[in-house]
Amino acid sequence: MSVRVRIAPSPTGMLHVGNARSAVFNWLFARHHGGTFIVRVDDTDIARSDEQYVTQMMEAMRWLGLDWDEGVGVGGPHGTYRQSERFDRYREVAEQLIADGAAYRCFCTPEELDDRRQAAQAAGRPPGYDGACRTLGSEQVNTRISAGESFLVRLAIPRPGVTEFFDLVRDDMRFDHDVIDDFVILRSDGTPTYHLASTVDDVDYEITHVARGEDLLSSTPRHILLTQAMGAEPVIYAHLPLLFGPDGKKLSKRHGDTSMDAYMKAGYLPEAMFNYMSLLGWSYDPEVTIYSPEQAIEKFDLADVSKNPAVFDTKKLEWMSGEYMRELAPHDFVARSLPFIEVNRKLSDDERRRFEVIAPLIQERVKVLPEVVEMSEWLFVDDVSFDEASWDKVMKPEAGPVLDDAIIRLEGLTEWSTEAIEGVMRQMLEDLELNPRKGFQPLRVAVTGSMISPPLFESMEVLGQPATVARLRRALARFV
RNA sequence: GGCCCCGUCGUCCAGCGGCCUAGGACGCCGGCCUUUCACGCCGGUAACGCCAGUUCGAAUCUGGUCGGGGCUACCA
Repeated sequence: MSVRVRIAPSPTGMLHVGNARSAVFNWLFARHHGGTFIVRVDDTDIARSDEQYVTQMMEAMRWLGLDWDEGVGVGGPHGTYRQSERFDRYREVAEQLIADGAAYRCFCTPEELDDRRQAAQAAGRPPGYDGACRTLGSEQVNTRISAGESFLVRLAIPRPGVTEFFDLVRDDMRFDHDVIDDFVILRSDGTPTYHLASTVDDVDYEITHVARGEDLLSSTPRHILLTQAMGAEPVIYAHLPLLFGPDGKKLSKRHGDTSMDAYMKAGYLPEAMFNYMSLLGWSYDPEVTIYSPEQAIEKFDLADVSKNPAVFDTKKLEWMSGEYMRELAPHDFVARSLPFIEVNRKLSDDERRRFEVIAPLIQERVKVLPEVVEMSEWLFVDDVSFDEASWDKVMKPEAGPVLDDAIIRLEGLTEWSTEAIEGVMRQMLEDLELNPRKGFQPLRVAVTGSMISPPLFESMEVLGQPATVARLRRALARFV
């Protein structure tokens, strides 16, 4: 039997990092087994779902390097892969289950339910549905339907009973039916709940393995019972450890960015993001941290996934992004940087050429793409803006003569190359009896505006002689 | 409250009865390199939650305890 797995995000927001991690694991599992990876949209909640999120989620997954064989955006033998277009099918299943006696109509109103739930809790009994409508005879049911009473459909959990299953990451699981109430599968408005829609899809799409967050672990017996009621064979489950924030609580908005979108915009390299995420709950090799998707595919197994929750810590992601950054081919680095540099203004051909020259020196200094902008800004402006902290630190009294002297020497240079500039500047150091720090830092700030910049002489060369001298003059003028 | 899951350095992982005076990576600290910042290199810091039990021997098995988390909707 060929492996068929899916990721089923609900388009009520951007792709959450937790879902992205599930997607990575499912993808890895599918690719390892030469199986099929499916992307389905769980949009039963029509009110909160939005088409733009579907587009953004697909974008985020492609950005991560994931591709899928069936599903939204690519099609396949199972229709649109959107639950919103399968409501008839879910209703059909619900009706069949009623006919089979596996499910029943419930006429209890929300108010009644609420009252009884509170009463039960007050009395120390489980708050779940009490099964009041489970024993209704067919005549009663029919009369109430004809009377126009609204109803919903609940699954009749076999009682007494126990559901046992094997979880690929948690091993043997066992739930007594006492703790599972007759949950709703079809709402009074005829729409399916998550449990129904998701389970029916898994059955219809012939899913073989479901790897999802541990938050669904306690719902699993419901899904198994539903599957069995449909006369189908349950999938094999793997419940992945949850992702936490730095405070050890479930990852949520207040921990900062929880959507993939934010990390794309923050300029992390997708290769790093993929690599990092694959490390959350799994490891490629005790001694190896950086590896390619192909290598991961080769070794990945859901059975090796760790049971404990993982803290999503961007420190390591940042480091990793820097690692991948330095591995980029120079032209690739330029290509990836440009969108960030050109957000406000397109570069001229000349500016672009200069950027390409200095790019390799910037490449080895940044971890995320927006840093490229900071570090190259001085190249694209007429007048650099000075970073005040940098200015104050290096523009000490002895900086005046340095600027003054540098202007004269650089102006007199007939060959404008890094080597020539460095030669004449080092000579200046000797003549002025200054160390590099004292002698060069003022020049750096004068030329790039900041103490943090690419190497000085290369920067001067790319900038050109007139501009370099002009900047030194401007700094000197500001200095006095 | 009930049910369920989890518990190794600050963080992510390795460890599946002796190879562990617990290994790697990030972070952090110190040093080297150096025109800044990075990179790179060298060194260091730091953990088996606790208590019993099983065993010749436990981070590894069992029980308890404490701690953290999840679920408990006509939300997904």
